[in-house]
Amino acid sequence: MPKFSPPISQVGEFVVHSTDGLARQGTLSTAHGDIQTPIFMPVGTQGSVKALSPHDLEEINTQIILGNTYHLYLRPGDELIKRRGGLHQFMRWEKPILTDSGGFQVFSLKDIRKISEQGVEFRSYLDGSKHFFSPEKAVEIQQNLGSDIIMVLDECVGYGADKDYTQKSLERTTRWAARCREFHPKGHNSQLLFGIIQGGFFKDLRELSLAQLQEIDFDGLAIGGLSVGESTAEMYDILHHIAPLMPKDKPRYLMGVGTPLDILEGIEAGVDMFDCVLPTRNARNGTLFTSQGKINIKRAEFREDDSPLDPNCSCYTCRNFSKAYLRHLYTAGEILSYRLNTLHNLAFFLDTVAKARKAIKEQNFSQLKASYQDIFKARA
RNA sequence: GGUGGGGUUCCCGAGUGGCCAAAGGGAACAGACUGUAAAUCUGUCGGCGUACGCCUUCGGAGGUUCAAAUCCUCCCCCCACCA
Repeated sequence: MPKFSPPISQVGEFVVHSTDGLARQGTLSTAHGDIQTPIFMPVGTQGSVKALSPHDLEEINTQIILGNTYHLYLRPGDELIKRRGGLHQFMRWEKPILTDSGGFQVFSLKDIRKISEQGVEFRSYLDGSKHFFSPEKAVEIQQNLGSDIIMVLDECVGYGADKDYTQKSLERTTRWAARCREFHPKGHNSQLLFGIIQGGFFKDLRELSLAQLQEIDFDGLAIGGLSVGESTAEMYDILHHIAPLMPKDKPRYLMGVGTPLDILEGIEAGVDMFDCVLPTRNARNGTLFTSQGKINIKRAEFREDDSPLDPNCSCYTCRNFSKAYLRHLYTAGEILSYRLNTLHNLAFFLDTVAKARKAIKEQNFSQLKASYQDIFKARA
């Protein structure tokens, strides 16, 4: 008789281990390993989390990173990456990868794209050439990239869109989502497929979007179209309305959010996954997140400050370098500045969600959130 | 010693009678950044005043003019080439 071994979790399985209010702590299984949620996912648009190596990412306990369909398709090309053995092999990152579909580029590159029922036509910002993304094409690219989690092609609608347009857009996004699922059947290639809720800042439209997507069997659902220019209050309003209505037995992903406070707000509303360029971009621009609040490392006050960036952080940057040195590196434009700053900011974000997971297990999440509010609210 | 070219606001540098507190860049000082066209972008940057404005400033001193960073005289300093 073979020795008893615990059941191997199935790819796509999502198990909630504990809850604290609406907040959940769980595990999502993917082809490249399990993810402990709630989790923050560093953004590595072009097959690289800017300024960091996979080794750096491992060191700060990164569980999963993002890649971008649109950017990797344009350069170096998804077929080329497929021939190199897929994105994991190409960039030498062995843990899970989630790829965004290009839906965000529908928003961010709105001046050089055209939307139709069939899909989105983009003009390349690199050379002006035209490229058509159908929902199927967006998925096919992600299949070639070999990501663990594929996002459906959606239209991320900007802030200020009227209700009529928002509804038409959301319903088209739903039709695109159905086409994605059809093109990528459940379990195919061990790649999960997530749908994306749209509906702008209209609660009934958010509910409509959710209801339509629930007709389709996705492996997880995302909230898209937030933090596109609205106030924090408006964002939280939609977040708290829709997140609790989402299926409890599937991972919930809040796309593109956010600040440490936003993330905790999302966790409180029952969200499991987050991504944002904020920690990486701000690191490169000198804004660092610490247990003492936001610090602009280029400020003159740090010129001769020998203290560590964050005395409560155990990352490589904080273990070794003074604020005075980090300020010098930034001011001098040294490459190392980008790496040390990015390493720290991501460590801080990953530490935040690790604390959240612990707090949920220990039933004291609201205390954790309150402590972060004390740190970051005063400076806002 | 001769000839030519220069000295401009923290630095480089434009400006050759009024539209000049003086382009542009840098530095400095602040701010922004939320599914990355971002190692990017924005603001301030002689002093005082909320503002119309007033005061000080373009190597130094003096002069011409209603008006000078800009024209004239003398002086000081720098650079290039020739002796």
